[in-house]
Amino acid sequence: MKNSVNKTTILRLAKYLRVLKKLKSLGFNKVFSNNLGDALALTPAVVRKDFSLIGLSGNKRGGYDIDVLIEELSQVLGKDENHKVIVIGCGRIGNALLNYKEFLRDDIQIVAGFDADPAKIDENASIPIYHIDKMQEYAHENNIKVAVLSVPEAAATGAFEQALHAGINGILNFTTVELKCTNQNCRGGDCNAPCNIQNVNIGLEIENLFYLVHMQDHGFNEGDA
Amino acid sequence: MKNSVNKTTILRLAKYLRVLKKLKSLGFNKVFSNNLGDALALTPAVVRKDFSLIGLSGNKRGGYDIDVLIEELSQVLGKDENHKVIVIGCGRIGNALLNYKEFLRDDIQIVAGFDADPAKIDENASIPIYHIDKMQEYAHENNIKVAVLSVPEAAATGAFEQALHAGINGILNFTTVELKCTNQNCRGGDCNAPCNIQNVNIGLEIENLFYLVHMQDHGFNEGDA
DNA sequence: TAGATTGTTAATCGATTAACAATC
DNA sequence: TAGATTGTTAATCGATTAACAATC
Repeated sequence: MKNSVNKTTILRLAKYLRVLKKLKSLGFNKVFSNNLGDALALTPAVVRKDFSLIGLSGNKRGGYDIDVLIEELSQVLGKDENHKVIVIGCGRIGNALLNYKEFLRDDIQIVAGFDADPAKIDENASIPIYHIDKMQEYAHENNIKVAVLSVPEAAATGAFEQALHAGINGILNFTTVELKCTNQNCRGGDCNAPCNIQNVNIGLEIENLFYLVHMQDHGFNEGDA
Repeated sequence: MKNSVNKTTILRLAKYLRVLKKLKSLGFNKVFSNNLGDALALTPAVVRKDFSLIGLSGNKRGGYDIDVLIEELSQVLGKDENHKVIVIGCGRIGNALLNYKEFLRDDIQIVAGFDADPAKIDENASIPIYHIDKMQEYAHENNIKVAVLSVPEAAATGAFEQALHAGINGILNFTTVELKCTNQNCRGGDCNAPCNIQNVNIGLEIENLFYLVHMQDHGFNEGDA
């Protein structure tokens, strides 16, 4: 009775697409649900169910056509749309991301940085860095929907609100503040859709690693298949 | 019948500890399960169940004593142990992490970096950067258990294996390679415990944001409470 | 055809939530 | 005591897995 394409499924669809492109580049034409399952540590049934949810079908014996899958998944996921990203906060981490070369392969384009510090501003760089007050205008003009947030903790909520008012509805959050998109801050400005937030709290992640190691050493942990 | 302290629970325990410390610093002495639930978007029952799993008890009417909780949670989680981390791969991202100041608040100590590029090596810096061949010796001598992996994609699996042989059993993986700890690579060397891996695939995360935004715009997404 | 794989339904599993007796 | 909160058991929920008929 589960008929909804939920977040879990979408994230898996994205992974299928990655694997399929790799398979295609290796010269494959067809793929079976268990191939994809193996590649992503999923059962074949999950793969088939996901495909069936978005109306993708294969051949009862011949598996799935990779080209068709790639095309349909790309369309469902909006892969052909612009994938322009801005970086809010150009400190060490922000700068590393501005220059992160691996993005290119994924068709992700970092188009600009923003910072409150005048010393960081460089509007003529290959990836220009503007003052944060120009962000709203820039985002609207260039139809930017996704941003990386890498400002200091104290500036996090302020920059977050500014991003929402600039129409951003996807944020990769590297600050230590766990951001949540509430109706209050979201419906306030020009923003009329909830904002998807992915929190990457590096300190917390590392802390968790210590805890998991510790618990493992003391026999609490039952593995994390 | 669920009596196991599993990974999900451990990660929540870590969050309780963070909130409790904040509450303590604000002058509170006691806390109720619903307070912690509110702070972490959990139901009070989850909080009570988690505490009961690790043998923590409160007072039937007076809630939980914050000092006791902090002490017991710290002990269960091994908070008092050394939290020394090394950074493997000192490119832009590795360097940003070497200098990441927010770690200090969490008692996380970045003690050294490692790189294969002789130009990056600086053994006299305040946080020294050594050649990666010295990693195994360093990790053993200093009892290092956790590492950040921030090498280029091509070097990822090699560096991963080296880390395992150095006795690392917690890795925060910033490379684009999805690492898995299998028995083959794990039981091979000095490593006799499975390695906890937290993958942070920045490109994939951003891609996912675009997909979630897209699906939302097209009415697929049912929110992600 | 016989064998293999899809697509879907029913069973299982794990985790969350509701409910409530115990009790401070 | 009466009211409030814990600690735990049973019910619910959602997602995964198993199973299998359909069919290429």
